[in-house]
Amino acid sequence: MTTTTRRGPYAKSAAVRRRILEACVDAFGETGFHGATMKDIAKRAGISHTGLLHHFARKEDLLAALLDLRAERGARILELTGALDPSAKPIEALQGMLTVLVDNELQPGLMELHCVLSGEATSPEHPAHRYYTERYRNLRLFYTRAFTALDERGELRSAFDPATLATMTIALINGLQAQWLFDRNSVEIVGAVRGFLQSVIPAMDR
Amino acid sequence: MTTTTRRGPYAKSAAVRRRILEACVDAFGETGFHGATMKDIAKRAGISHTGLLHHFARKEDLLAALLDLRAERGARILELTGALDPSAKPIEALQGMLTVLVDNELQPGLMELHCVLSGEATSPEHPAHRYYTERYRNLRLFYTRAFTALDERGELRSAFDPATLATMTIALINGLQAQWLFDRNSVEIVGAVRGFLQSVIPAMDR
DNA sequence: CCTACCGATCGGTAGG
DNA sequence: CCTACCGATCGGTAGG
Repeated sequence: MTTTTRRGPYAKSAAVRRRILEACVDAFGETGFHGATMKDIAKRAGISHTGLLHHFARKEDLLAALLDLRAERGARILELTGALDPSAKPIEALQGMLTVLVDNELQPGLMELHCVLSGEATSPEHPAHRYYTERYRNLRLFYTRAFTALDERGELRSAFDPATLATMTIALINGLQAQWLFDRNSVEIVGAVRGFLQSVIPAMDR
Repeated sequence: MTTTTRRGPYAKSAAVRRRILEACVDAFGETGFHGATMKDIAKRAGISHTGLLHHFARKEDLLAALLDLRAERGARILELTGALDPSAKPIEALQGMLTVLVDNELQPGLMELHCVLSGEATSPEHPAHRYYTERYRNLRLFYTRAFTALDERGELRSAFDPATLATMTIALINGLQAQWLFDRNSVEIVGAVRGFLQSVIPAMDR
């Protein structure tokens, strides 16, 4: 087979789908799911409206594919930073999350996307409602495991229980990112989160 | 004048405008500014589409009036709780904000509205962008003044400066409210915020 | 406040 | 029978 010259239809299709989903990050990030239009997304992706519909028959399919991609990438990054097991390596897990926060600031489009979509998805009828409900639940589970492990090792100094600390950490991160999107000079996301974690975990001095 | 029987056009108009803005809280809260439709808002308010256009010619006018009303009510509540001057009475100011949080939980529709709109308003082109930019800035100013006053009295125990503490407090509140909207059983807003404030202000033991 | 509409644009589909 | 689209247009609805 002449694999060097021939690309095949699948390779092309995958590249187009990638361009489409990149366009979705911008479109959904700017006006949300409701405000975005299929025709605008097609234009941003550089294909025709019907070309877009060939790949994604409905607007909801577009959102589902985008959220799948984001969840997949998020899991992969955590794996690379070795922060997958918060119970066994809680400090590494929390520092891995800080690394993700640093990375997020380099991709403001993705932060805006999650900020806008999670706001819209508050309504139970929103196509991303289940996604964000589970995302929050999984994040609380992740942080609760890390704080519980630290507590059992006697490395937690806080009046709050691990579960409440988990909820607070997530809230702090999301709230800081939201403020940062409105005023990038007045908010220092990573420093504040790291400082908060250090204030309850003496061993986390780096 | 027969003030008892006659109401006059202004009284009726004001009542209709109130019903319209109440409908807007639900409509904008459920699908955001972009997702909401003028015809749906009219239906919720119990008037015709064109009747709505008589009171508010454009969708943006509706949003502006709603945000004005919210800002006005928020200022009035703070005034009533005697928390208007964070520099002179910092503890009272912070406890006043806690009172507002308690009140917010009784009006989930308003919390959803702000969550959805502030997410959408991340984009500079959004009609509420300026409103939320200034809202965040004013809130940071309010909390910074309270924490600065406490610091000068030697009542602040934190590695963070007052401005950073202000940003973090606001972030915590917004983030907790967002999570609460997705899972009301797993998140305890007021307790977490009060605990956070108590952890940096020993004098705030109530 | 209503009926009667407008230019345009919506998400989605036709045949090729 | 497949893919990766295209130009044109469907019935309905948006804000005004």
